[in-house]
Amino acid sequence: MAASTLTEVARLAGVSPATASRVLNGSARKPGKDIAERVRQAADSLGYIPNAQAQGLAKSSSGLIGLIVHDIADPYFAAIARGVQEAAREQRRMVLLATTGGAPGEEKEAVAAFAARRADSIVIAGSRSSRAEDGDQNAELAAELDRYCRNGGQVAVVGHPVVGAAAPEGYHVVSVPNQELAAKLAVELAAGWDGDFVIIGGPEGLFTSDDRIRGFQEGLSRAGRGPAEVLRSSFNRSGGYDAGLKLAARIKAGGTGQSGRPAGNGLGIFAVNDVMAIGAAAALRTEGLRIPRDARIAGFDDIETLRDFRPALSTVSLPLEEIGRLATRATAPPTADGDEQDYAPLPVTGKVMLRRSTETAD
Amino acid sequence: MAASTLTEVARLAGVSPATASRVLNGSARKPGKDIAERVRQAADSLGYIPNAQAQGLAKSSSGLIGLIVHDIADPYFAAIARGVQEAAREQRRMVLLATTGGAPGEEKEAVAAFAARRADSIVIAGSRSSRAEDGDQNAELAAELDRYCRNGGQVAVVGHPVVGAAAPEGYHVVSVPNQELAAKLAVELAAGWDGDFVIIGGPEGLFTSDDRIRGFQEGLSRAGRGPAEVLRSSFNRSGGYDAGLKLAARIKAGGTGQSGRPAGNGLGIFAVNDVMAIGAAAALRTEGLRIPRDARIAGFDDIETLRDFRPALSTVSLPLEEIGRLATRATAPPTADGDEQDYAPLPVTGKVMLRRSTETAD
DNA sequence: AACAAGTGGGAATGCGCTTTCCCAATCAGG
DNA sequence: CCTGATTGGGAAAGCGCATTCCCACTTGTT
Repeated sequence: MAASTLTEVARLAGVSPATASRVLNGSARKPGKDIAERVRQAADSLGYIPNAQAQGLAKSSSGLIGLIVHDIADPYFAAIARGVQEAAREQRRMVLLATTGGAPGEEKEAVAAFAARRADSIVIAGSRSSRAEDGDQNAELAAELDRYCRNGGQVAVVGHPVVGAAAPEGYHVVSVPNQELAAKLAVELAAGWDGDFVIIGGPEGLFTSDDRIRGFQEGLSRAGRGPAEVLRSSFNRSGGYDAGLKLAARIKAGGTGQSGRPAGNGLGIFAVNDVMAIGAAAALRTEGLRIPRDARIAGFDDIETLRDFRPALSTVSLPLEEIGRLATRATAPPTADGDEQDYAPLPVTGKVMLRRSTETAD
Repeated sequence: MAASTLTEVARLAGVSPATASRVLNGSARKPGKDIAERVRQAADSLGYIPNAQAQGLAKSSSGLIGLIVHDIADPYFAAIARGVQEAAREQRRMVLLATTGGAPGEEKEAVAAFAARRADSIVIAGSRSSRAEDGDQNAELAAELDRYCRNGGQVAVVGHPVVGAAAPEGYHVVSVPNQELAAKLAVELAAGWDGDFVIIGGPEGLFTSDDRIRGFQEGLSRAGRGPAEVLRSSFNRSGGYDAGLKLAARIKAGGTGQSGRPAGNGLGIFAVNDVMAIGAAAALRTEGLRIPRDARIAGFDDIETLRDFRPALSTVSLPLEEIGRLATRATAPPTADGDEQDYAPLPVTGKVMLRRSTETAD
């Protein structure tokens, strides 16, 4: 028994498929009350479920929205995904998920796959990279997105625009003030701690990471401090852990900081995201160091699952879920009532959260 | 410029659409080398992307796999989702995401939506509930799934079968030995602690929760202990927190001295999942109690993000990602080479992890 | 009472693709 | 050199639905 079709329903109700279509799937023309009723009965006596593929083919639009993330198990992306999902539901659309590990090549393929499925819009949540080695693939990604938009697709990118993407109609950016917020964090941290700072960053070229590093340095300078040393490492917990081990060794050596000043009273560590910060903290702890006594540490994102971590992690709170919602809404088809989609970047704000992990002991 | 079609490609290459289709989209019949080359060139000079909807319609199969979870931002589901995503990629399929908050009504709708999109298979990750008030909707869910399977769909359920679902062909269950593992945990905990146990459970009727509670009680009895009291609360962090507050009060009431050290020697707490356990721990801490000194606490799932929590949480490690993969693979179309899909439940094993949070002080 | 405008339903077309089915050309064997 | 078996390409029929016409019929107007 194959799923029943509109035609079968129509036949059962004794009407034409056209009429059945009109009553079952919102059309401008509303058939007469009695007929409508008959069709509806026939439909659910048959357990009719419209074939979305056929519908999509017929009206060329699928009710699908594609979401691209690096890793759905990363709480950062998971939070954004929740927002996207929520907004999608509001718009009665479904979300198609693609994970790419951050490789632009994979992202390009994901875009193509979404295009193939005629997704109405695409939300790209992962941070883009500007590394030279990714240049070609980035270009391909941009080209693919471009084509997608030209064919009427809507795209929203979280954070940075895709490198080299022209900005055709339908291309939206939800920009996150990573740099500003990192600067603010630096300023506030510098106010409470006069030792050296070290930054644990992601691989060079990752926009999110680079912005946060740049912002932090800027904040330091604003506070009259010299630039902090930057340790590069992978953009996840184990990256943070590795960097943490190195720093632990340094702290225990009690040597001199990069500035040449004694680093006897520990270090101020800024990890470009919470997950890395937690990794670093774990490493320090493993090495017998205590936070914030031996090292103050701050992260970025304010991941919910990590809020119960002790000592409570200083960080920058970002409305991740809201960001997902905003991105999704930005791609919504123009609402009927004389709307005004603003194609300008949408405003997102964050908040510096100073907590236990950066308190000065005394 | 609308996306280009197969017909356009065919025309450019000077062949029939049939031939173009055969070379571009894997068909049994392979056209001649030279012609194939011409078609392929035409295709990518036009930037041709096959319309998956049309393909789906024509061969009635969509390359889609539907995933149903309660909340994608919950690390438990996120981990499973990662496994599903991974397996889907292996099979060159895409995943459609639906979140339901655990309501059977929503789940039924999600199944219908997947069916409408002609998803080849559905993976249901959320725990089902058997509460009376959900009875009707559960029945509807079961009916919907039944119909879906009868129409050739494959479904895999993680944990428990859907209540009332017959087991038609195409219905798979990845069973998780929640009860056994909880029993084992209880036995091991009881070996190291001779005080009272309390269980923080989810709402009554939630299978996962109930199984774990039952198992834990069973383990206690196996260890010669009486059954533990069960505190019901919501199946998330805040549920754990609330329960934690109550228990904190109780522990403190049990105490006399100003030392803060409760008389008696505290409580052994088992929360039915890690997230709840963390919530409970946070509550205890808020109330000035210390773990494991004033209360030993254990969770379930071994959520990765929570592994850096201190004191390290005793728990039961579950191969969440693997579970997602297994479920997805169970729904894979029979492989060509004389396969033998076993429709029997797949084996999943877990492991009791005793860590700091349940260590006895001395 | 006669005609224009409006209503409500059906026939037919097409969305983009896959897949029989059919036919011409090639091939092997005698 | 002829015949039956193959091969390789094209024509055409859907897949399930939305939608544009078109037509029969009911209303509303001088």
